[in-house]
Amino acid sequence: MPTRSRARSPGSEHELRARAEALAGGTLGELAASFGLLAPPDLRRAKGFVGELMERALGASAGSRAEPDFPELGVELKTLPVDPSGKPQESTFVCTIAPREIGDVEWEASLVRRKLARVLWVPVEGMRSVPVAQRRIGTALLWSPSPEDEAELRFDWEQLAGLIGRGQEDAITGHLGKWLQVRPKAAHSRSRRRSFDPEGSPTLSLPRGFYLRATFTARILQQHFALGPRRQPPL
DNA sequence: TTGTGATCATCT
DNA sequence: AGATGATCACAA
Repeated sequence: MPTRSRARSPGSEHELRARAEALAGGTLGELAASFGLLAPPDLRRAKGFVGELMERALGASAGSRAEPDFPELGVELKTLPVDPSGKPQESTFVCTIAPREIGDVEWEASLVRRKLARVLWVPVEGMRSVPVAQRRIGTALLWSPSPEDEAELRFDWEQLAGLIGRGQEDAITGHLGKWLQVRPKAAHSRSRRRSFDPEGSPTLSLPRGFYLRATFTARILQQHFALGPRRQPPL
């Protein structure tokens, strides 16, 4: 089995959903083996393993393009590491920030809004105590933000994009934003990219990206999988 | 080098 | 414990 094999891209949301459903209940080890891959013992040196494996399995386009994972469908794929109760353990990266452009864009045209317009969330067991190969894949959810979700995300985005657009990026910390936050997104803390200072002069700053807080994705899963007072974990 | 996929590991 | 800031691997 060639290690570069990959599922063909799905022709419809229905097909994408069916494929995701077929993966639910299986383990990452089984899925990796079906592509001739070996799951790493842990993710310390393979942080993108789960996401990239899922891309192969569902037929997402490869590579690092600034497009949705399924361009024809306009769907973004996100794996979600969850604890035994089905709660996301990590924030979700949305997109990198172009400090010199963000001030010229309205929410409606923002990359954050476009990326989150349609998302296939795939919960996967994320406990470090479980070897990667034994972690189970959960029930996926094809999601779009509700009007309320979008209004809240827009509020956060406008505050953060406003600061960046006014050259105050370095005043931003991960504390800002109820659901959406800005955090470093770089190879290391010495990374720098072109930006503007508060006077509008060119300067260099740490590359940052937008992230969804785990509380936001937790709410999404809860809203869609909660059938009663006892939640049914999507695993 | 930048953007994709994210999780790690330290600090509060 | 939970979240923030830091970091890892790979492709183009």
